[in-house]
Amino acid sequence: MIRAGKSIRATPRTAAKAGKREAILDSALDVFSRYGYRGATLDQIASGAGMSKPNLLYYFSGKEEIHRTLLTRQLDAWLAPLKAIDPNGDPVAEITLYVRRKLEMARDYPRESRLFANEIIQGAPVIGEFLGGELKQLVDEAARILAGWSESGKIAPVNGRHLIFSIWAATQHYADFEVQIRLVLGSDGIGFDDAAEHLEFLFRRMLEPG
Amino acid sequence: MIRAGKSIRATPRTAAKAGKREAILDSALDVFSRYGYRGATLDQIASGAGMSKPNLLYYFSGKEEIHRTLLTRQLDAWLAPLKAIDPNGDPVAEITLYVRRKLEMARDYPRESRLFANEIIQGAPVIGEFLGGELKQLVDEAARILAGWSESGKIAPVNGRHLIFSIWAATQHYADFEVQIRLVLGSDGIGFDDAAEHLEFLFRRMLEPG
DNA sequence: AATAAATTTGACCAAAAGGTCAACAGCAAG
DNA sequence: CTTGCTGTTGACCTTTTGGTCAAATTTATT
Repeated sequence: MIRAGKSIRATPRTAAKAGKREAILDSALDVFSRYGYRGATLDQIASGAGMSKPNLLYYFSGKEEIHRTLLTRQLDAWLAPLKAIDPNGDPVAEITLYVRRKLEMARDYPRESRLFANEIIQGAPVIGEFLGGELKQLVDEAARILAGWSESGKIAPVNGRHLIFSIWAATQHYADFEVQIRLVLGSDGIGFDDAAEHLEFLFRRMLEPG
Repeated sequence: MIRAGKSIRATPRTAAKAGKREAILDSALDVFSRYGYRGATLDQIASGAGMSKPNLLYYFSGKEEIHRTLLTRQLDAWLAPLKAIDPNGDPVAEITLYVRRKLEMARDYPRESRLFANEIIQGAPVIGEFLGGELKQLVDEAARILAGWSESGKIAPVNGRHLIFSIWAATQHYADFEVQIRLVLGSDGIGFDDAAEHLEFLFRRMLEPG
């Protein structure tokens, strides 16, 4: 028999290798999302991934590659909810669904949210091109849909772009400022159900025509 | 004549000294707000303040003191708008005024906003006590006022704490994510007038009773 | 078992960073 | 002018940090 396993599926070796890369990326997400690019150290990332620094550098060429990998591979997931807005759906339902999806992302992927927050606060050196390109086009398109709904009286007259900003802000806030919210609420959890209810009420009331 | 100038007002010397401290803090605000505590370097701060690092350390005992000074001396200013909410004023007017004040702070003090954002994302190691203490009490008090207005039907039934979070999020977003907004809008400015109009509309519609 | 390939790490290096110190410059009072 | 205090910095020290490398260890393959 001639090297069956190799070409048909990943060998245990390559599977393990991919697993190690994932472990590194997971640890790096912890560190970068908290301390930002400059504030993160390879030793900290390696330690979190349970390996030595040279070993980490066997899987990635350097600090920058890890950071870039984390940011770029999350971009599509970040756009998905915006792309999912259906121009033919019920306007208020589409928008409140978008809000809910974004809030769920803040709840389920808070570290990714903070990674982006750090990147943008720092001036978006890595994803700046993406923000001014692909993201801008998507927002333009969404704003056009919103304007259409607005003009046909299906929703209140709103500034589409600023509405999108408000949705981003209100939802991501629960991830980026998680610590503050915990401390201000004085409870262990964040109360995502309360937040969801509140945000749905907020944006529904805003959008209802008339 | 015996040492008239000294006790009556600051001498030129001490005035100059205070000026240098301000120059350092201003430069430090640039650097800390962008790169976070760990990512900031004393050389960068000193260079931005137009002096050498040892000279900087003549005015401050170290990196931490500069950072702590920046954070703590901004706390009062940060609370002022929340304190200014008048329980006896017109509810919707009071809240929209609060929104406007917060947005003006984001416009006029974006670096301070980003400094706080960095501090909180990083886990609030410096101002954590303040957030769970003084700020929590103020939010509790404001939430009580909102609940009162809500129960007496002067505004729609809202979750006071989450409403406050939404206002913080929506306004500070224009400071913290300034770069992203610029890139997505594709213009040089942020359109604070549009933002103000949008936010006033958003929160007014939400709050109107009935 | 022997060999080869992949993986792991201790030791090391150069640069960066926080901080110290002795010496030097500026300046006001006697 | 000189004395003394304030302000300033070049040189230096120590630790941290990103990254390299050769040697060692583990894991397949024959």
